[in-house]
Amino acid sequence: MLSERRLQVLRAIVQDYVGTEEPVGSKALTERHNLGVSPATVRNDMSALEEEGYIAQPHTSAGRIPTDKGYRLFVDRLADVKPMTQPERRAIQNFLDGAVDLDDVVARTVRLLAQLTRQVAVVQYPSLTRSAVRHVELLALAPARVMLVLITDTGRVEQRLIDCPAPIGENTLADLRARLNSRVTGRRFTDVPLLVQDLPEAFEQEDRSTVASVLSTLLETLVERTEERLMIGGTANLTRFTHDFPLTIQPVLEALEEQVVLLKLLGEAQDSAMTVRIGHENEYEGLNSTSVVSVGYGSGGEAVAKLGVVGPTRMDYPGTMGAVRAVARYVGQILAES
Amino acid sequence: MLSERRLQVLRAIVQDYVGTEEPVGSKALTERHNLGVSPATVRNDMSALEEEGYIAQPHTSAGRIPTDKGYRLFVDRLADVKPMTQPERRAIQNFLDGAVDLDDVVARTVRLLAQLTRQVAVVQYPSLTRSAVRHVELLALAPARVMLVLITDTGRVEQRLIDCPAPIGENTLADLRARLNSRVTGRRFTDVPLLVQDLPEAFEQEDRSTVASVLSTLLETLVERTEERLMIGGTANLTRFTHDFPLTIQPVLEALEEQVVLLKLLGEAQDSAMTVRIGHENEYEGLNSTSVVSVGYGSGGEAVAKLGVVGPTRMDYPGTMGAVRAVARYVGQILAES
DNA sequence: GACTGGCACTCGCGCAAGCAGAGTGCCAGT
DNA sequence: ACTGGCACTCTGCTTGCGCGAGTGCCAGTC
Repeated sequence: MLSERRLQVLRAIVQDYVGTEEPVGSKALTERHNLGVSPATVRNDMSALEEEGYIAQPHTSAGRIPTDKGYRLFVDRLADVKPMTQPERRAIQNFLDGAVDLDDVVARTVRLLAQLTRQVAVVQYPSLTRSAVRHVELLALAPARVMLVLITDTGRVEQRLIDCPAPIGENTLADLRARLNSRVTGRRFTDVPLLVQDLPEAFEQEDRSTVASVLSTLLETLVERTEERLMIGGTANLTRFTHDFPLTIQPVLEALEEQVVLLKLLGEAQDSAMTVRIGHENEYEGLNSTSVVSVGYGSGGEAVAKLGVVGPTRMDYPGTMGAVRAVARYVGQILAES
Repeated sequence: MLSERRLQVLRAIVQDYVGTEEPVGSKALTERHNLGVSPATVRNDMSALEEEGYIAQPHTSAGRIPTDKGYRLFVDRLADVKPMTQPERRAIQNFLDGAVDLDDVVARTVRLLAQLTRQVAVVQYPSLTRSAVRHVELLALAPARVMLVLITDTGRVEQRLIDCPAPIGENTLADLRARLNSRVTGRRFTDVPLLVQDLPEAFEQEDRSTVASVLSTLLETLVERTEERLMIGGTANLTRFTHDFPLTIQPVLEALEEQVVLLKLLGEAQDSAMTVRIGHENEYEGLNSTSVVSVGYGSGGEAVAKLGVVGPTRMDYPGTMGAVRAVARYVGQILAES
């Protein structure tokens, strides 16, 4: 078990390293934080911390830098989430309030988050699976061609083209539209399959195959297309990694291009609580020298999607976590209003 | 006027420099291209080319590299667009054919373009102003709340919420929907304002203000929201700028984040022909050391939007132009089919 | 007049050596 | 348990030097 002072030393190392980006030595530590002990003592503590794997030295006789394990201990036990100041909160709210539709909300959120944290921001669109249906619309484009438009309670719109096996009459289509909406409007997506399964039976024999194909497209859209969308921003902030350059930045950019990787990243933490993944805790190895701070957001009590930031393991955790949490909260409010 | 051989020398310099990324000297040139003359002669030619501003040397006694002016001459007079090979064409078509909706088409196009050119790809969504209306849908969400859904002939969907000044009846709404569609379906967006301006007069006095507010939202969506959307990809390719790093890459990433900048960039060339902007020809100074190759694409003869790539001025122009042109052509086909 | 071969000159780059500074580990002393 | 002191290690920076690539010029040749 580490003594209280050693924890303080670790905290000081993390704080200094985050600030200066340079390995921190015993002398500098005692000067900048009044720990009440001499450098020599701190050296002993550092030696112990290194023994335990919380810090490391890049090369003999340079200062120490925190390891992933050190950062982990820091976020778990040594740091408090730094709340946003009053003006900051107001600015967030103002900025998000100007949004005109869902795309705009997401776009603004990304910008905001990137700006606040000065890191790469990732925002997932409200998930289909956790949303409810607001309306289903069917439009006849041609005799045997229908467009399905699905509107969610979070304002998201999905559309699909359907080629019907047989022409479908305008009346039949209106009937189907009405029945469909009366059954599914306001229901959660996950419940929809059960609610519509006996729908074809209400129609004439000749229309059943068409109805069935419309329904199957609907279900596909709900299930198969659960592939979530997301938006990223602030990639220019990656260049602040002035240090070890192409090495770090390239795999990160590649990871950011792979929506699958990002979605998995955000999806990993089951609940909507704030999650911090540090360095090698990320499965995808391109992100091994970055940390990911993510949290769920939603209009009600439950999360409909996640958002977060990706940055160097050497990041300002309290500040970042505070910003992420605050933004998530306000986005949730905005969604609830619209 | 430059002699024929000097033009050949310039062409050789561009080709070699693009290949090796290193200043090219007179000796190397004569070895790799059989110009039929000695290094000394080439030196004289180079001296003349430098005099004219087509090439420059980074420092005395290093080889020469092309200037922006040199590249300009190269693309204008010395290079032919390199057509895609048969297998490449087939691969492009196959890849794009798998798309399920407009978002997917755009996303796939971006990936494809980035992969083919190994550069940053930018694809603009089909423009609203140059599209036609496929359908307008009005949905009553609450007594005085209507959602407007606008579907374009290119498959793009825009939605807007409208808070009405007074509750609107289901019948009135249906009437409005029918009248609206009969007037605007199939018409170009630019014609819509004229077509609907006298529409409120067809309604009872009490509904007119509501109808007017719906119409004004529609017009807003068409005009004000002409702000185009676009998608970018392949940013990881920027790291191949191994040379002069943060200097170049940061402003480029910043430019890519600014949709406004990009849209202006694509929009500058009026017609849909292929455009190449080299280095300082780009107004935005963050892109002064990059070139932009763009071209319009569209379902018919006319372009509905642009796409292109952003890369270092030292890029393979013939290859890049070939890829951009081919992709634009196939995307156009795909859009025409859907 | 255009091209060529030869030659002296210039510079950037890579490498080794030397120096200063920061930081460590250890040890004896309080 | 903490401290002050000391020897040691290692990096980064600077200096100096030689190599090689490339140039410009000039006299000579077709």
